[in-house]
Amino acid sequence: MWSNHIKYHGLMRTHQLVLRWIEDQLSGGQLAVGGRLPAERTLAEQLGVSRTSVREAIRVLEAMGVVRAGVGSGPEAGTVVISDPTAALGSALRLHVATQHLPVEDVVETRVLLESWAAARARPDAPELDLAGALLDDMDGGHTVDDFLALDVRFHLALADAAGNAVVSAMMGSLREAIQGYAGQLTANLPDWDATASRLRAEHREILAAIRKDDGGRAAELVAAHIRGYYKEAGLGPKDSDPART
Amino acid sequence: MWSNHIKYHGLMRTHQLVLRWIEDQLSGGQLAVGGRLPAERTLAEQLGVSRTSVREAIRVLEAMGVVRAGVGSGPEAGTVVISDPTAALGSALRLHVATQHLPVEDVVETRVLLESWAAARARPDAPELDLAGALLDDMDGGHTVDDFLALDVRFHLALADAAGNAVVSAMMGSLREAIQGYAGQLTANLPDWDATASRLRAEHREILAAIRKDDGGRAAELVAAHIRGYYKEAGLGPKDSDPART
DNA sequence: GTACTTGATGTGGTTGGACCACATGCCTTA
DNA sequence: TAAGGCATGTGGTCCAACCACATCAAGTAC
Repeated sequence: MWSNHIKYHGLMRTHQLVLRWIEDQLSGGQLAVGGRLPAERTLAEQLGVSRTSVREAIRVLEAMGVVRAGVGSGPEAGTVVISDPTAALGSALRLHVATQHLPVEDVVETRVLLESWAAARARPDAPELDLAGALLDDMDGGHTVDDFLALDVRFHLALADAAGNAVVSAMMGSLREAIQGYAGQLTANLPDWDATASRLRAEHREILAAIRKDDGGRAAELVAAHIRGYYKEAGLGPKDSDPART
Repeated sequence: MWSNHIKYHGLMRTHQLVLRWIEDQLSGGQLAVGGRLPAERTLAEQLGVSRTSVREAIRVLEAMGVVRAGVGSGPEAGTVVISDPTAALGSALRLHVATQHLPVEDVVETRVLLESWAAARARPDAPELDLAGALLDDMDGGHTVDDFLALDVRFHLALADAAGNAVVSAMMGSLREAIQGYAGQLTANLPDWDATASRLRAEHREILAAIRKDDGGRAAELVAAHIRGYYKEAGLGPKDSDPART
């Protein structure tokens, strides 16, 4: 039996060594979603590193949405492998938006791109559309602004999921998450929230109807107008508008 | 003067408190790209937490491409704010591909979507196209497979940058990074690398020429065919092909 | 005066050990 | 049999020390 102890890792920082070990376990299939990592102390001893380094690696994986750490005992405890790419991408985008190196306009425009594609590609019989329809019905009821926006997020995510591309879905969700704080502030700029909400509901139904009729081209156009219209009404201007090119 | 010490953060883990503090500094403008964080020991004392927690927060930010930690003394040392969203998105995507929760096919298809859009939107006089052209000339010389692929990556990134959307550029780069190990293996499947490389070069020149002639529609088509063709030749099949819908 | 050596200083990198809060499950006890 | 409490194992946090590294300033040799 060979030892897991690895010394002489000159170029790599210790926590990166742990990171690589875990990633290899994932790629090799020894570790899969739902599985549990060895306890921090155990893993530290196995790899011949300190628990601190193991913890730093786990922190990174947690931020990446790859594991979830839970204290205590039992099935809910320990560090278990999950898969939440949206969380990772969302946090990263939000931070870089904070540093002002990712313009909010570009985030919105990318969202238009991805959602338009998803709407065009979604199949009329996709089961996710049933969820979208149910969410739409729910949005008719009297809701607070926050509740309405929460349902709105879920509706758009359901549409994205209907396209059947996990990467696009994840990116969509992360874009939405990255600017959700920003979007929340925008609602304060709206002159008449009730009127806006009513319009949004109508547009939602149009979009869903277009997809159901397998008119992907129209659905894509409606989605693009829907998203751009909202941010424009709330006061977000494109940075170097060139509508003819979009 | 109020104290930075924050006790009683019951619901939040300590490193998340540090994370929030730094993110607030970024959003508020007290910290910007190029700026340096306080030393770990200093920051720990200021926030009233242990150095361990500060380090865990910095690890996360490092993984997110927001800071770079350097030992020693002088301008290169310390923890300095950078902005490399591509690194963060790339690592996250790679890990989730490793867990098999993001199909490689979806990554490729998303790449087609983003690059087609970028090619269609790029302006004929964008300065990034000059770089792309220079890279193309360089690719004519005799290169090893790895060198050729490295230049290929830079060419595609230059095209993406020409569209002027930082989010799309970052996502593009991250998608490429997430599957670059995979793509490297694919080259081994190619029957005749020299022939393939020659074809790729010709396609590159066609794409660039289309953009230069402001024929965005044709550029987008060429890019899509270029990417799909490469992966198809290397043996990657679409998971549920429905070409009429793409 | 110039060039080299050497030490002080400050940075992140790593370690071991200690203690806490928490959740579970077994085991004792009434 | 049912209720309580302790043993166990998990991650969460902190501390004190040491190392490797890079710079800069003081001192020294020429």
